[in-house]
Amino acid sequence: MALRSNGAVRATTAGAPAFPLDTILIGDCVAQLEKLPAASVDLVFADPPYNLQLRGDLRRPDDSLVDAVDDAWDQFESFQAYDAFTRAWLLAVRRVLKPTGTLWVIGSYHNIFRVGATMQDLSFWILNDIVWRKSNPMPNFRGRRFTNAHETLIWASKSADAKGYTFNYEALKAGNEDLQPRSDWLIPICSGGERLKGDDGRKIHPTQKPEALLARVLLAASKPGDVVLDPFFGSGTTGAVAKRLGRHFVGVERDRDYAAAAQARIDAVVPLGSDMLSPAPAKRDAPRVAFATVVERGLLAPGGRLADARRRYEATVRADGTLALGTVIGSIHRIGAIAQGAESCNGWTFWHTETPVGLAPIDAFREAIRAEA
Amino acid sequence: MALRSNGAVRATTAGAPAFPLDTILIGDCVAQLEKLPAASVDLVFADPPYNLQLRGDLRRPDDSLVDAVDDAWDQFESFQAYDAFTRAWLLAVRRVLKPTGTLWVIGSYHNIFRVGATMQDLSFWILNDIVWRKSNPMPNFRGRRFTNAHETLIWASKSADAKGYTFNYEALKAGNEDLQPRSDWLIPICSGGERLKGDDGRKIHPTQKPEALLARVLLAASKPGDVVLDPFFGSGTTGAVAKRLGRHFVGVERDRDYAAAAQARIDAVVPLGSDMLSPAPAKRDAPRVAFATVVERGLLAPGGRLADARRRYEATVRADGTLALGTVIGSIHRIGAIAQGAESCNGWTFWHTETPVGLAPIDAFREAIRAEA
DNA sequence: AACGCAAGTGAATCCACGG
DNA sequence: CCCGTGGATTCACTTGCGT
Repeated sequence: MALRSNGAVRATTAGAPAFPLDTILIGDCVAQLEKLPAASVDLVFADPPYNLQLRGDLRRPDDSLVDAVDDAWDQFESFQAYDAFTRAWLLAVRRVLKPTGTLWVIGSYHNIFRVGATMQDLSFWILNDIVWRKSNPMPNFRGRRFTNAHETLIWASKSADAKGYTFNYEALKAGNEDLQPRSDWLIPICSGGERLKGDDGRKIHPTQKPEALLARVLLAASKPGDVVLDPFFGSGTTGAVAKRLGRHFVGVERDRDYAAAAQARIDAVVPLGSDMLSPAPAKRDAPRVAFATVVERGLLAPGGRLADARRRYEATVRADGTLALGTVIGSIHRIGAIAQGAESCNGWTFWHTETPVGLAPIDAFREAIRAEA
Repeated sequence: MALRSNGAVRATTAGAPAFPLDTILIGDCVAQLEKLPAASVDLVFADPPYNLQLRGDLRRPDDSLVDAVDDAWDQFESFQAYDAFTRAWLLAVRRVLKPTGTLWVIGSYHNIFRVGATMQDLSFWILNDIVWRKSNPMPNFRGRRFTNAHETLIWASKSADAKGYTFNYEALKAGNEDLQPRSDWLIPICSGGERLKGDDGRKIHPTQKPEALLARVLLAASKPGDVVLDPFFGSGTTGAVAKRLGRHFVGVERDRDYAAAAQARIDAVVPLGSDMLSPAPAKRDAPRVAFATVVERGLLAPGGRLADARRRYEATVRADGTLALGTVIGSIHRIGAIAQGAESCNGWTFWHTETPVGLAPIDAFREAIRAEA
């Protein structure tokens, strides 16, 4: 049943099933997990179907068609059907997880609330919810919602009493400029050379996760030599990262094409030396500050007047973070451009506010907000 | 039952309950909401009890006691009890919400998954989940988890088919460096002078939300004059921000002390002028102009030729305001789509007319007609 | 070679009004 | 209520081609 074994099979007590280390098991995850011994896995990373309920197609403003996730494996008849599916795989995971093991699940608002509630119902104990902030999400094309710029991970132990789970706090803190690791992570989506593509140049899997995300999960909550299980293996990101970081993996995948691509990918991975297995320092976020934030924080009051350095133009601050120049309303940049009759303008340096010592550029407020972030 | 009315009571048809505008209703939220007329509220902001399951006291490294949320109102016997509670208030909210209204709920990982799943069960339609990233969260003292640096908001309409909800996309974009607004918001927690404190200097409410958070919610999803309901009014942040931003509020609060503090707080709020609140103009709200009008006014003559910006296609203006592309006749949009082989097309920006200084989009004619109207 | 511009793309529950 | 249609709507990043 295993697609291929990298060799190692963990010795177990007589009669117990052998453990298929570093192997992709082909088939339904519940059925495959039943073949594994109980309490044998240190960490589970699960990326289940999201049950996206898309209606009709979506086009970009340039009329090109968005390649949606419309695969059969993501279709469920109802919430009830999805909940039953969720419950089944969570129970199977629960059995194979060690008492000290933890479970990670990733999802979006389409499914994560149902998954989280079911986890609680099955007495998993949530340790954190983690937000994966995407630095480069797909935009919202119709301007009718907020850009969906994040996904959610839930990190849980088997029960409220489960102690002794792995959390590499010191290493994470050292890798985060000596600041405590937070529940919000900024990581780009998987693209470029990391994205698996077929001979036709098309993506192999519609929802391949970035290796940086899995690396942070494994570095945070597992140790070298640990066994990491991924019941929805897909393109094998979990396996690739586990191998690179000196962890063992077991993957379960229903689709033979996905599994084959994952195996080839993992075969090409070169494990890091044990001396290298420390978390990489995170790139510090470049904070972009919105003018609306300046107003929100009360640094400038709605109704306040702004002027350019030579007091030739004046504009009024509005509650939503736009400016009004006469009857024209727009961003600080747009209004600055219109005032001067210019093509563009940097509103942060163009607009000034009155202070006891004369006009000061509003950029000072931006600096203040950046300093605290 | 109302603690105090600010005066306004909306006149309703005979027999229908009067609407208690800008008032705090004292009592259980389900019972109080039943007294409101159906479909009368534009936006609901709900900050329900989080059902925190704290086990024993939490102490800082210096052994000082963390003032945790352990109030009686936050204790539920079981998930089932919490779910029943959630279902009850969500149903009450559903009844008073207008078909075009939307619901916001805030929570943490302790309760948000249960609330979100129940919302879906009651056929609320999730529009976004929003992450409130705290710039200054309470640190994690034990170093056994990630610092809990965010809370989650769910934004939902009454049903999948509910259209016409308010989303002030253009204003949000203008206030955000001309970039579309994202699902992750960075806002500090409520502290300093904004935090309500009693005579003893202790905080009045354990989970007072920052006004900046409510401001962003109301500016995003409501209009001046809208009715905003908060069924768990607490310290009255929703009411204070609603009053400042020219929205009406209704609050329901069970605790008389909270309600009294909220009322005093709201009384001190000075509303902003309407010129700082008027909705930023959106293109989709601009009056429609028929292309036939352009021809009628003689801005373009029948028989005149139009071309796209790169002069790949050409069409002829007809007297009735249609275009002809060879033998095909249709609207400027339809013909533009056909010319390109596209699914759809905005003819106003696609088609151009010859001028002494080169091609100019026919949208200029539309703007001219709008300007004179 | 370096640079610039065009084209492509990503887990998406993505329109409103009038007849 | 369904259907037709006007017409509004995108950000960060990668790849590839042409200069």
